[in-house]
Amino acid sequence: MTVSDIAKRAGVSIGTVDRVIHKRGRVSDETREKIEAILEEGGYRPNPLARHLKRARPYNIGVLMPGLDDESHYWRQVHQGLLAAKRELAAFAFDISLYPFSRDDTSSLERAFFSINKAECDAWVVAPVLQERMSALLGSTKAPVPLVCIDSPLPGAHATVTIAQDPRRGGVLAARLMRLVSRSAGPFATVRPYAGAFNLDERVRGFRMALASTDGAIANREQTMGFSPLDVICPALDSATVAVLVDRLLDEEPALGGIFVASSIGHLVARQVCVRNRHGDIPVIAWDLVDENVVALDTGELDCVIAQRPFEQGRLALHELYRVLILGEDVPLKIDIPLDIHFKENIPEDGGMPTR
Amino acid sequence: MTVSDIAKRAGVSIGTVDRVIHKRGRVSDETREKIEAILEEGGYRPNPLARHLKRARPYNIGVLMPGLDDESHYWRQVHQGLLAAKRELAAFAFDISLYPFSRDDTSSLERAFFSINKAECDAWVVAPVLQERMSALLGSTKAPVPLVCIDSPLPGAHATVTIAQDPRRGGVLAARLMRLVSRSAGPFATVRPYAGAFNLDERVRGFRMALASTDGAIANREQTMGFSPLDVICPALDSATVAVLVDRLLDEEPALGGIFVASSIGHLVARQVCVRNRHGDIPVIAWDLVDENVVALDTGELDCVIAQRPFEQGRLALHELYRVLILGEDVPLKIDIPLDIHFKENIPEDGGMPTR
DNA sequence: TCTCTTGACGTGTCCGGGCCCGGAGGCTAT
DNA sequence: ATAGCCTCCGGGCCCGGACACGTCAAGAGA
Repeated sequence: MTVSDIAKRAGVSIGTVDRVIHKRGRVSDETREKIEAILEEGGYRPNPLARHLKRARPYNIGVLMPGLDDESHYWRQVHQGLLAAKRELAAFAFDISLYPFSRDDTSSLERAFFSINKAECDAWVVAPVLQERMSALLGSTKAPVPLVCIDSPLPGAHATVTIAQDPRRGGVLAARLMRLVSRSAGPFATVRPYAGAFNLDERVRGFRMALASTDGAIANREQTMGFSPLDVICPALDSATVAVLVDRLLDEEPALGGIFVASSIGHLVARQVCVRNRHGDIPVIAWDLVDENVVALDTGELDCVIAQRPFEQGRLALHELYRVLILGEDVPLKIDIPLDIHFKENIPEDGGMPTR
Repeated sequence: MTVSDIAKRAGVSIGTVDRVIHKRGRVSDETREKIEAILEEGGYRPNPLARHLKRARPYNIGVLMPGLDDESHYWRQVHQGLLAAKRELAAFAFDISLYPFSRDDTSSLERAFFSINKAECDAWVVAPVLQERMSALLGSTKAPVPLVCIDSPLPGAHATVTIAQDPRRGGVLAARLMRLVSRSAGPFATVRPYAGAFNLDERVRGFRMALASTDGAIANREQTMGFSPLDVICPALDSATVAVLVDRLLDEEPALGGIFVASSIGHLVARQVCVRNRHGDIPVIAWDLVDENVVALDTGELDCVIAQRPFEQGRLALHELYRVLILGEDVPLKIDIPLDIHFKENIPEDGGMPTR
């Protein structure tokens, strides 16, 4: 089914069909309706190759996410996935422009947002960390282009696609794993670098919920105290700060049965547990297969890591945009990323980033 | 860098450049060398869109693998991945033809091979189960087209790409998981439907090796006996046969600490363990997230499943062929599929098959 | 010297869609 | 009557590559 087929069947020229398809007007109602009927009936889909052949300008994809070197290069893995998809779709020209910001600096987000807004991209890929601020910015502007959320959802920003894990379920999984790797009945501590970050909060909540459902005593104690000394927020991400916090934790809770680190800084926590010679009885579970965690998993300092396929998230983000921008397809509203479990025995050879 | 650019720079017409590129001859050596130099220098890559635009015939991909309904629909998941890639690459026309055979019937493989051989496909995707027979067939013919091996390697068949897991490492991982989920120190049994199947053998071997390294006593006993009563080969895959075998196992080994089922029939084994009321002290670990195993995982009859992303394997197979056939790229010789671990808490919502 | 062959190359067409130009015909205003 | 619009539509070019065919020269054979 091509334009010329349609033109033939309608007894008009290609140009007329073209005007109807692109709603450029200047066609009589009668002719238009006739062509529209044929279009509908034949299920016309323009050939993406031919369409793109003429297009000189590449599609410009703006990516609003933390800097590539932030958080142990986690976002670099997302970027690698975007680049891999760009190579896979080399037939179509995609330009990927990064607008990095720092999680620790709200003003850097404002600046990045200002830049991406000015750049007139054909689509946006957004990692809504700093959710509140991000929500305010995106809600106010209402991106006029397709928007892909990766890593976590962004309520209110009617994203075209959201690619994310279920963090609550991840926390529940962490609890199950903790019960498996720990010989102790608890209590268990949680560590995270930020409070108020959606993914981290939800993971910790899921973890606590799952433990509470099998261990009422701890839940009660936490409720009585109104807060939990076992829920540690780390104000800075250097090893010295982490060491001090871990030391305090081990001293105040001698019976500690294990530590769940809801983010990529697990290796730092595991290191200090080893320094204190508690490696044997205090297992550490962390999140994200960043290089440092891979090393810690390999040496055995870390017992287990839950991961979220950042490479795949980046790859999928561009692929969905390809479907929207070039194929003009409807895409699913939400793509669920599985919760990957990694022990020393199944560290991926390529770190989950195929050498392509 | 287009043919016309090159033609301009070489001072010849587009047709001449075209003949040099396609080695159609009828060009003087002098002109040819000049054009080849420019081609080399400019790193010319033909535009896949324009190239494919003219090609009327779709690429026909022959798939030689077990039937879609075999082995609890495992191969259907591979097929779904192939179809997903076909949709992703809708801009290019791929036809996927199945040549199914049965693992239990070598002659069906012969017939399927005869058919695929006659079909003159543009590329083959092969799942080398029945490795020996397959090796003999493929070695004798030497497929003149690109060949992708999925599920396991095929020695001697110089495949273009091999997409597979490391099954030995998978067995080692199973041993680690068994030590985690079992409260007992052993002994542990292995169950598999076939002997002599590469993947299954290697998984069991890895499992045994890993256990032996921490448990010399069991290894010794097995060595003394010359065979292991704990290594069960299942002659038929119906629930009655499995039940009999599991019964015998439980009776002969009262202290059994767990069962590792190296294939997708884990749910049948787990069922019988439950029937015998030994669910609590004999955990079962299985392979592959087929529907029955998902259910068994969800009800808790199965403790853990290791999986190998069949959907992704199918998707990757076609994607690599796209790179070879259409982009003319060099592809990696081997793609390593990660060992996925699934507990009840992280069963994928979509069963690993995105609804696309 | 005149054909015929062959080598070496240019030309034209096609693929499917985007887009612009301009022509035909009808209508109004001067 | 004719100039000046407007509506509707056909026709053509472009993109980059594949390929069939045409052309033109040199050299060979009669």
